[in-house]
Amino acid sequence: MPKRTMEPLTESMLYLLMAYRTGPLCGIDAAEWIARHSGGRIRLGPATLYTILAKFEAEGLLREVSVEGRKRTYAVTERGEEAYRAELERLETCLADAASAHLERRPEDAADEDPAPAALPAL
Amino acid sequence: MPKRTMEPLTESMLYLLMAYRTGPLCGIDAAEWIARHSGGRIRLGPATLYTILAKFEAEGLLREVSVEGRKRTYAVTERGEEAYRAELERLETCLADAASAHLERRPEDAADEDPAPAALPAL
DNA sequence: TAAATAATATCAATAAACGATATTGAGAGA
DNA sequence: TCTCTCAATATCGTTTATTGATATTATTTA
Repeated sequence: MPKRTMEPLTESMLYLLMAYRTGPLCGIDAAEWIARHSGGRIRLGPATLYTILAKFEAEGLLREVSVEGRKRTYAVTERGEEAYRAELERLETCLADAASAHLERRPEDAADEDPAPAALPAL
Repeated sequence: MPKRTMEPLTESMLYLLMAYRTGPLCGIDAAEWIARHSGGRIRLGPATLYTILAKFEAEGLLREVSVEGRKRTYAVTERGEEAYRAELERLETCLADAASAHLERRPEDAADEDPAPAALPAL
């Protein structure tokens, strides 16, 4: 049984796996995919991008499938799929915990910076 | 208009805000709340705990509401609520992006470490 | 006053993130 | 073949975060 996949991925790492799940890509194309599919919210500079790619290949989450000149194309491995699914599950768990915590809220205890006007009690 | 709240919170930070939303707490009690409500998945050691509390107070996400001897009790501020909501939104956005990315998957491109048996095509 | 306890604070070592910059390989044009 | 340019990748160096281990401090108990 392979070593358990390391868990809290960074947002950049999650989106990289997400990109590679659509098919083999080189680094640049993956970064472009991410920018498009995150509404421009997430932009990976070269340092972040290639650092993570190297890490992912070393950990077996991605696998190099071709080299044409300088251009290296990677594809997600089964371990990469697992790591991706595990991360999505983690996010879902966080949201579920948040939802259940919401039920036991005691809003009267909220401490506001300026306790003065308190017109509308915020949502 | 106050400076925009910094965005990707760590998991520990998110759960801390979650804990404080239930009412004022001292650090230790917050850490216990988190261990209980995460099914033991998340345990904050003292370094993590107090480092984040200090950061949150400095940033105005928490506010000290009482000191009894060594024991300091904090409560979440309106900015803390905002940061919490923003983080939940971010998680939801990630999951939504993942879901929409799923639709454009090309599964035939997946690169398996050992391309041999390929019995059940994993989910 | 001293020992024990509970809570908080700090150290130090490791790792992550990322802007800026450098390197490399392929092709184009002379 | 030489060099120019471009696209893609690689690395440097700084800053920031994370965390186990340990130290400090206020209160309580004996």
